[in-house]
Amino acid sequence: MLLFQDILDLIRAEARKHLNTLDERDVIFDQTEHAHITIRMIKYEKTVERFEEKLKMICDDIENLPFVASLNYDRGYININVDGGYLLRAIRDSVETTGSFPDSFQDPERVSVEHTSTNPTGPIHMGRIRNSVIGDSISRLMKRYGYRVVTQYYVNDSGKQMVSLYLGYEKFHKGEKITKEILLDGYRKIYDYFEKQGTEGEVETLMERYERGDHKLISEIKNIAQIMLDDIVGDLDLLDVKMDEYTFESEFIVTGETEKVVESLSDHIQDEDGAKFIEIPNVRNIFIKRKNGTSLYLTRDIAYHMYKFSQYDKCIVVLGEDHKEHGKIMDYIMHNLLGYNNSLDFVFYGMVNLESGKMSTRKGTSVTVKEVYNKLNEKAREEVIKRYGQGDDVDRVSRDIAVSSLRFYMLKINMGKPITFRWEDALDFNGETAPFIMYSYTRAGSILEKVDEAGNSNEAGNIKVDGMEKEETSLILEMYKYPYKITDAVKSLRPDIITGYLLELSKKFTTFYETCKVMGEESGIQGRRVTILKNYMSILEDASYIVGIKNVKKM
RNA sequence: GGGCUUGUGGCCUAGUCUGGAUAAGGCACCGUCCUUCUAAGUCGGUGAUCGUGGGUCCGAAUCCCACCAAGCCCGCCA
Repeated sequence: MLLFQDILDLIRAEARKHLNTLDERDVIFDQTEHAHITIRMIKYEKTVERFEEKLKMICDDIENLPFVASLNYDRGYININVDGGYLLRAIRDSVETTGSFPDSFQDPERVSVEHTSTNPTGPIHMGRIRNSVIGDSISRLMKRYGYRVVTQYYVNDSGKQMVSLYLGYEKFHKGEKITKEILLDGYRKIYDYFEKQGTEGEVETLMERYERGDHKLISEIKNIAQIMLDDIVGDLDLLDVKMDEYTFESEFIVTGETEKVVESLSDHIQDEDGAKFIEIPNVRNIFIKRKNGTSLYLTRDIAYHMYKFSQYDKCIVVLGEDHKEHGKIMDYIMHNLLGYNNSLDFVFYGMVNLESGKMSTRKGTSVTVKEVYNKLNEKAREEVIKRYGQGDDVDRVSRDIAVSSLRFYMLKINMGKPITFRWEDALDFNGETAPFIMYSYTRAGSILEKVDEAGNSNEAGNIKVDGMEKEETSLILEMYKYPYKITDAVKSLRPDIITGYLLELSKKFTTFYETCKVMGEESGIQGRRVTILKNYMSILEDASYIVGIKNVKKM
């Protein structure tokens, strides 16, 4: 439920009074420079009877709407320009009375956002962090929309990879103090060892022990997973990614939930040499139990989803595109075989590759989050010092720039597309980057500070709406679009819509900044522009927070 | 081989779902603007047969078909 006045809808309503067949999609914010809002009439020109007559009535009615400044009809388009003063007041009133624009959307559904869930077999690298950034931004987006959101990390502490990690330690570092470096070394060695042996038999034996409920083994492996996880959580923390809940996969084995999955699916289960599988149409036979009785990743993940469905109305899972089929299978099992009707959405993202190929912890070809974060921090620090010298908040500001840049880099490209990680791009602070957005905020704040110093801060109440520059109106309209963008982003689970919006918004601001002076202008104009600045900052902060961009006073 | 996804100036991207007015930005390159609110900025310029070929339509980057190229998936791995 949107608590703001939807001007597109108001225009649609007027137009439909005379043309009830009008498609709502023909009333849009204009992408070209013809007008602010446009109604595409081309398709009705020839098909609608007495078109000219109706067109005139539509135009007359729309022109009378309070927020419409001017209107003309040109080659099949009704071009509408809005009254910036009217919209500015609407935005201001919302922000002043409720603190934000729009104040709230309010959807009481309980939502779970599962993301990251990376195997604790090494430090988090730039490929995996895309998952975290997307997931965290989606959770913030959903919260902003009014959902009750919980973020979840599903910790895989019981699969083959974890058992291998454990075995690597046992075989090559037994007795040594367990650190992530030691574990990582053992992990790499164990895979070489498997290759030489030509068998992973030792892992299989351990896994059987594990599934039979060998408590000592389970807790030792969980301990190892926890050590690796602590490191990952530390990196997530650097990027302001906070998880509400960690669920360990082993819990489902220990509590017998995994076994219950098999029971729940018993009507659909088929047997092959003692192994159990189910048929998924258009996919293939999917095994949920091995011949030796042990469970599979999917089995445990079903148990996890049954748990999530018992707690949440809506579950969102962020996964790499290589898991697309897994998502399809999970969806089919939960809804078609187990009969749940909770909503389940998978968000898939393209891989982050290096120019030289894939990132792999095991092969040592990954770029870790820490490396990138540290370099960004360092560069940001240089830039800040270059401008302001060594000050008290250099640390904080450089950190904010680093976090913002890294998160923005991960979100600026459409999530479905792969990213080729390049240092030069990641470390760029010019053009379409987080610093550009942040910079617009500091410039706005800087003007307000000057206004304050001059003792004119009360001017905001005094707004002269006549003679507004087109750059002002254009910025105000962009600000006004914020609720539409949030709604779009929520409906399509696309936080990148917000980063795109932030870029558009700050570009509009920059143009305004270059064209319209605030200091030294006559009272009514200064008041109007101060109002624009205040609300611009408010909306920019609001949207920035969703995607994890920080706003600073000086940079 | 089957399935899914992607292909837009030298490079990176937006737009594709829901077809419409001269395809929108950034990087790089060339040139411009700091005695006016932060030059991480501005303004101007060079540069695109929107992978190829058909089709539907008054109209296609967008929809349909075929082909080409790249990526991912097709385990009793996770």
